[in-house]
Amino acid sequence: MATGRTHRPATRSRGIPEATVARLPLYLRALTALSERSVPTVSSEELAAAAGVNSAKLRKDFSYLGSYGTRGVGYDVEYLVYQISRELGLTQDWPVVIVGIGNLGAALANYGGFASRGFRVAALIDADPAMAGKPVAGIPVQHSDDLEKIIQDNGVSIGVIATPAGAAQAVCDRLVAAGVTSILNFAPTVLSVPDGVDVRKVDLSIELQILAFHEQRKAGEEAASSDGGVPTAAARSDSADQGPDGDMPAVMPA
Amino acid sequence: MATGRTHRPATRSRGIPEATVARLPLYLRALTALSERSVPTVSSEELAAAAGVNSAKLRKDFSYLGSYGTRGVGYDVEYLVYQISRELGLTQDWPVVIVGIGNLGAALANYGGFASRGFRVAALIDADPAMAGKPVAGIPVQHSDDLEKIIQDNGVSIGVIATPAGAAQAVCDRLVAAGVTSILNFAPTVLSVPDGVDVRKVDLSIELQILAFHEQRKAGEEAASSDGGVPTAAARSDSADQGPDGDMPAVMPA
DNA sequence: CCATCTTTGTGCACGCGTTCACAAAGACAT
DNA sequence: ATGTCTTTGTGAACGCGTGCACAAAGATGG
Repeated sequence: MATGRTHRPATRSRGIPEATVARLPLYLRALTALSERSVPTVSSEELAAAAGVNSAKLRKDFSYLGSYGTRGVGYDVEYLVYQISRELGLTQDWPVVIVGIGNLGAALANYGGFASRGFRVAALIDADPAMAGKPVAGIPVQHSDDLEKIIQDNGVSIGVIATPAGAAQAVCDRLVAAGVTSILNFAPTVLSVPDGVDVRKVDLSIELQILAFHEQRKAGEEAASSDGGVPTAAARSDSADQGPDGDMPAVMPA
Repeated sequence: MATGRTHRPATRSRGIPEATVARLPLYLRALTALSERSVPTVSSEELAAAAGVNSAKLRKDFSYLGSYGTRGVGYDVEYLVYQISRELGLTQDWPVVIVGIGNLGAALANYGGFASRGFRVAALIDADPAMAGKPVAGIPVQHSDDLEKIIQDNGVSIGVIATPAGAAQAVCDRLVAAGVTSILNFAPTVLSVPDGVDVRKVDLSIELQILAFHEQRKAGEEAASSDGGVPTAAARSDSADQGPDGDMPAVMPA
């Protein structure tokens, strides 16, 4: 996974498991597509296929929301769109601030997916005075000196951090102090926040590394038997000599 | 979570649980920071704090890699950096292509975290002829007509999709056909791929929706008792009348 | 060489999430 | 009204991931 919630130990919120909550947006997207094609109803099997999940899982997920299906028929698309939207809190407007308007921040500001679901970019904030006033995605960038005022004036409770890693914790602290209680963090750092504040992180580098792991595994299985694969820990735990597979490590322990 | 692997059902790879693999990059980052500060050894407790995880979990994670610690002392930082890097496959060079050089693709191309860990941007590809030849992050953009040739000439096995949702599946199919076996997908679509191909997705909109859910919950608990919160499923399962909480749905079922 | 102290590595129990498989429920035709 | 057929909703079993708590291991000092 790219993200993991910090704090609030996986306690299922009002009976809806965290894993289910994470899938609801997926269902919602598939349902929205069906809605645009004016499809009136959909079975769990069809919807599951569209969302890329197991149909039993989908039915169980929906069962946490209530009995919104009709046996023998399926689910009413429009009704389900509304129910999931409401459950996710998308029937209300969520003002969001983006802090750190570099390449990534600008890309986020321009991202269409924001506005489409109740999220509204209330402000763009950057620490560089040269950026101040410059419009990005039609919104003038404001200086970070005014961060607290911006948060309070707009009633912002969700903040997006797209700053360099070094600045992330300080920005996070200021956001939280100003009243933000949900943070989406793109900076490659572990943020520490007080209880009651949710943090989700998106980290490119981590995703790539996970892919690399599996990629290496595939390559290793393919070219099997030549080296016998990676040596077991027991076989090399005591001798800190040459690299175990012919490739010298950059640094070895003393 | 922002991502989930498709296919290859959570079968633990060579004994290393998927959950552990996902945390290794986190440990690696913390260790790299320690290494830069020339810290020779670190205890599981310290490292766990830096990575934002439980120390018991960290020790168990490392136990899957082997016995690399010294009781009473801790872990040798440099040695562990090497071991994790090797396990993740970061000791080799991974050429990566980015397809779709819009705002996001350009941001990704400029992202420093790519190059720092063995990942090399081998090519930028876009379908817009007007982009062709234009340098982004110092790399000239190539037209998607040459996608297959680029993949093969550079031995690319990891592809990043940053196209609009509509183009993602087609691009994915071409990447896979050309030999790519790992895909990082930023487009808001469910990609279908053949067995043996790993897909991880990063989806902004989903992350925000998950935050909104929890945010709504917090707000609801705070202003408790006024409405009694969201009605239970049982209480409203049979009557499809007015919106349950005074807010009319956009559309209701027949 | 022995005692003490620190820290690892892991056995165990628990809870969450997933999946199977089926009974219950309703639509629809006759 | 009754039977058939489709599809939901869920009880139950299973497996993975997490965290506790402790024994084993080794460093360090006397």
